[in-house]
Parts: sequence; structure tokens; C-alpha cells
Amino acid sequence: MARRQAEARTGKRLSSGTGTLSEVAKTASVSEMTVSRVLRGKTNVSQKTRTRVLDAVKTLGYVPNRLAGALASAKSMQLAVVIPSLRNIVFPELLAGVTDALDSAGYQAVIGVSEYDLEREAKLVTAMISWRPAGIVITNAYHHPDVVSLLTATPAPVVEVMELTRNPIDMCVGLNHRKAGAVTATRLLDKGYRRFAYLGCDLETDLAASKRFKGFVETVRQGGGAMIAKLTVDEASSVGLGRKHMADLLAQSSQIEAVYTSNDAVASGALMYCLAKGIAVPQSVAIASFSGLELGQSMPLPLTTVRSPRYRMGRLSAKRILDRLNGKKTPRVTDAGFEFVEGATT
Amino acid sequence: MARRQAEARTGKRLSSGTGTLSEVAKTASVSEMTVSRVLRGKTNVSQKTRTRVLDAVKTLGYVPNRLAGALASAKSMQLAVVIPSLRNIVFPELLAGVTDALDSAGYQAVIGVSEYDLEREAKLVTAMISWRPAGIVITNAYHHPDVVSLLTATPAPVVEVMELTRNPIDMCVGLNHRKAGAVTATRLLDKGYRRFAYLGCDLETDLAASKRFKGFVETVRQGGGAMIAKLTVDEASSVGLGRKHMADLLAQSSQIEAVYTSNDAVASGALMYCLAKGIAVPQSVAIASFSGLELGQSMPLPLTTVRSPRYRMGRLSAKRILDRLNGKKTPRVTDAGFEFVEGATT
DNA sequence: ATGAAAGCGCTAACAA
DNA sequence: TTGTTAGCGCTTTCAT
Repeated sequence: MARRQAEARTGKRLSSGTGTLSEVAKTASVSEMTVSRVLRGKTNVSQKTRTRVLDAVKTLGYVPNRLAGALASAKSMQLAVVIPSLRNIVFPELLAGVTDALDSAGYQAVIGVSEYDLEREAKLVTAMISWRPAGIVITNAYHHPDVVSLLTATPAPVVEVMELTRNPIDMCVGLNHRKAGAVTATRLLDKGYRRFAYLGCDLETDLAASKRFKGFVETVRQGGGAMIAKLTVDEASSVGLGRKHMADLLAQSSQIEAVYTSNDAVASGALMYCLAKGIAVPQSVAIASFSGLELGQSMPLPLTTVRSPRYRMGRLSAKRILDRLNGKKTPRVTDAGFEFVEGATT
Repeated sequence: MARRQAEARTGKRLSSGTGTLSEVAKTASVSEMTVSRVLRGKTNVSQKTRTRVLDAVKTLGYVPNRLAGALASAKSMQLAVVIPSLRNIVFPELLAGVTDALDSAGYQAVIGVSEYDLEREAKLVTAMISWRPAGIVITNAYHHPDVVSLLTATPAPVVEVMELTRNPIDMCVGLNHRKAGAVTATRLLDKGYRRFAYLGCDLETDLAASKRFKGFVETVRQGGGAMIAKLTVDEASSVGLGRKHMADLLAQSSQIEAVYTSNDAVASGALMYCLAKGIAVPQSVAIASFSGLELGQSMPLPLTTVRSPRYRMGRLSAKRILDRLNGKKTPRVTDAGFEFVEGATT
């Protein structure tokens, strides 16, 4: 048996190991169309033949070939999802929302990871489109010009997710990152903080973080505060980033009252640094952030942060696409909102 | 323009928005076969015609239809990946290894999430096989009988990843979890700990964790130690789980010297609880774990743990499948190993 | 180096 | 309710 397998799995055939519609048709003594109808749950088939067909399917262990189905009907059941990274838990969480929504509708997610590289994203989008997906979910709102043309030309519904844009290629589901930064600044100013610092990843790469930063800085200035230190590191946001670089940031000025970070991972690392060094938070230095990760809320001091609805945005994105495919009217822009979370670090 | 889009994106056609091979052929005044050859990088085409074809492709913005290609050639460029969850960062990390390996070879990953549910996994595997993937990567080594038949029958290479089995359906890439538990116990015993407790998720659900637990308990017994407390919670492992339930575990006995947890997420939560409550780690209670997450190593006290090579296992799994597809000989069983990490929590 | 014919496995559209 | 015909867009195979 093992030998048969080894021979069969040469990759030379992927016929199926499951036979074809026509074999099922022969076994059940009906036409291929009838089998097709039964398998797709069409109602105009008598109960008798239906049972006969289903029996044949079962005895043959037949699994339909969706490649052929999609080609013939020009309707795929695959949804392309493009995300920048799998290392940052927010994207898997987004993906979880997408897959949950698709699951009940019988769709599959095909994923592509751009690693925050626009060129790579462009290649990826081409590759995805070559599978003629029923829809496309792509993270963020800034893309390679080729991606914009491709996505504009494709007949499939497209959702840009995470950031809010007034001018999406097709649809968009996201939140206003600038506003999230601004809200955070307002809360900190209200608490009396005036001298701020920023710690995070490279802002050219993470455009959403950059928007939050801008909103934060603007509001700080308007509120009479000042940014007196800033440290960005050319690597992806992570707990390790915060843990390793908080010292350097604090060394930039002894007057820092509060640190705003690119996200909860960095903030958690920064907080761990303070805990390890015995630096009093928030008395010596306050920390505020963005994401609302479970991690941040499990810290000895729960983080002050802004919770973004990743899972919900994923679900919503998939829903928008499914709705469109079902001919429903869909809004171009969906503001998924966010929620300020008052923790113990400010 | 926006209107045209809205009309086009009804989901009624997914023809392409990009034309077909035959249109390219007409534009370049060659046969479809020639275009096909150029696009697949076959060498037996003159430089002149090649350029002409490529020009036509560019001006038309043509993107090949891989559904049709895969159907005609019986060769898909999609790899199915089935994982239990996206919430636990180890699976996205595994996935990252897979997508990185696929990327350079031009393959795409189609993912399915079973949510630790064998029934759901069975449905998922059927759905995936209906796309006739070039290969299948599936997490863990225990499956629904239907899954076993399906995977045994499919001509595509199959890799079971994470756990080590001597009898994989086709191939397997993983580590010996029982041994990982045993090694951890040995180290703790060597350090003089004798009274142990366990904190983690439901062991019926997470079979790998269960194997580690068994290895741990066996070794503890053999080494003259004892398990004097155990708390398992019927929810997925998470930082929150450890954070919330560490108190209850410690309440079970005042004599607990060391706590072994289902993984680093739980351990991190447990450690945070101790930090928040001022419980001295490891003096009052030691903590040891499994995973080797960046998070655990960024804690104020780095965790004592066992690092599993998630990313590498992902890469290796994809590599095994690609090798098989290229006709290379591949080992049935690949032990990816693990590494004990001496932290500051023991 | 290039092309023509046939067909992959399925479904739409029409007929009976 | 069931079947027939004609493709979907591509690649294989076999010519030339």
C-alpha cells in the first residue's frame, strides 16, 4: 500500500484519486448534468435519483473538481487575501475574521504575504488574480501603481482593509488611524502630560502607524505639549523591539513624561523593560499605545491603548464581498471604529 | 468610471478583466500555443516572436487564467495548508515558513482553519482537495478517519507537521513532544525541584500539549518528584488563561515548587500574575514551558522553555512537497528537533 | 520554431 | 424532471 502511494504521489497526476463526474453518472445511470445538479444542491431533481447519485458519490469516494467547476461557471469560491505579515498577530486575527465569514459560505481564503514590500505585493496580486478569485481583500490603502490598475480592472469585488480612505479602489473597511493617534494624545494631555516621546518601527514602512503618529503629534502641539524624543527602528514592530530600545529612547532625554508607541507589541516590550529595571510606570514614565492586544491587557499593568477591531474588520471585509457577489448593495466606505482603553500605564 | 466598476463587479462574471490567450495570440499574430509557450518560459520560441508576444501581453494587460491552466495540465500551483487556529502565534509562524518556501517557487498557499475540531477539519480537507492542490500540509498527526482516507487516496504529497509520528499518512515533519516534556522535567529535577503543578488548556483538544504533559509526568515520577496540582481550562491557550488561572492553581496547594504550562503564552500570563502579585519567581515558584516565543524571552524574567522550530518546520514541509513534485526522493519522517532554553524563571 | 486538433472536468443554456 | 450540446481557457500531443 505504502508503495502504491509513493508511486502515485510523483506529482505527475493530480487527476483526483477520486474519479470524475462522468464516472459517477455512469455508476448512477444518469447524465452528468443530473449529478452536477445534485452536487450543487439544485432542487429540480427527484428524490429517487438524488439518492442514487449520492450513493454513487459515496461508494466512489468522489470529490468534485472545483477547478473545472470554476472555469465552466466563471465563478470561483476562492477569496484572495493579501496581508503584510504573519508575524504581527493583528494580521492573523484579521485573517481569522475573514476565514470565519467565508467558512459558512463555503469559500476558501488564498493568502499572500507581502512582507511590507510594495513590489512583492504587486507580484502577489498578479498571482492571485491569475486564480480568478471571487473577491480580493488587501491590507492598507497605499499600493504600487500596477496593483491599483490590476485591482481597478478586475471584475471581482475588492476590499482595502485596516485604514480608512475616502477613495477606495472599490470598497474599504477600516478605521481612522490619525484620529486614533489624536484621541490618545488628547487623553494624555488631559491627564497633565506635556513632554512626549515616540518609540516604534520605521514609519515609512508602516503607513498606518505613521498616520497615528501624525495625529498624535498634531494634537500634542495644539494642546501645548511637545515631542522631545523619538526613536524608530528599521525592523518590524515586536515586543523585542520595545524591550531592547526603550533604554535608548529614555536616554535621549531625562524629561520624558510619556511614551507613545507604534503598537501594543512595542509598548509591552517597553513596559517589560521598565518592570525589569524598576522604573515606575506611570509615575516616572507613562506608556500609551495602539492595538488592544490580549497581551497588553494581561500585563502586570494593563496598557493604556486603543483597541482596533481586527477580527471584526476581517469579517466585515468578507461580508462586503459576499454581499456584492449576492447582488446586494454595499457601502464603499465602512468605518469600523476604535475604542480607547484606559489602562494603568498612564 | 466608478460606475462602470460597480456594474462590472456584480460577481456575475469573473472572466478576467484581462482577456484570454487567444486575444493575445491574435494581437501578436501567432498561435495560442506560441503564447502559451512564451508565458511558461519554454525555450523553443524565437527571440523575435517572444518579444512580440510579451508586448501584446503588456498592452492588453493580460493575466493568465491558472484555473484553466491547472485543469488542462492537471498541475496546480496551490498548496493546501490546514491549521487548527490563527490565534496562537505558532501557527502563523508555521504558515510564514510555508509561504516563504512557496513564494520563490511560484506557489500559493490556500489555508483552512479547523478550530481544533476534527469534524470541521474533515470538511475542510474535502474542500481543499476539491481544488486539486499540488500538495497538502496538515497540522498534527491525529485526524478524522475520513481525513485519513482522503489523504491516503489523494495523489498529492501530504505532510503532517508539528508532531512526530512513525507512521505518517505520507510524510511528516515535526518534533517529539513527549521528549520535550521529559527534557524539561529532567532539568527541573536536576535543579532540585520535586513538587510540580501543571497549568494549561484542555489536554483532550491540544494533543501535542498532552504528549508533552505525559513526558513530563513520567519523568517527574521516575525522578522521585510528584505532581501535586493540575489545572486545565477548556479554552485555547493564551496569555490571558495563564494570567487568570495561576491564582487558582497556586491555591490548590501551598507546596508547589514549579509550574509546567502547556505553552509560553500560558507561562507568560502566569509569570505576569506573579509579577503583579509580588510572588518571587523562581524562589517561591518556578515556571517552565514550551514554545520559545519571542514574547517569553522578552519578559522581565526570560522564560525557561523549549523552543520549537515553527518557521523551520513550515519551510521544511513545503520543501518536502516541492521536492516530491520535482521527482526527488524524500524522507517519510523528518525530526525537526527542539532546543531547551534556560531562562530565569527556574 | 510554430501550429492544429483534441480534451482537461465541469456547467450554462436550451431541448425534450 | 432529465438530457444534449457547446463551450470555459488553457495545455498536451502530434504534425509540419
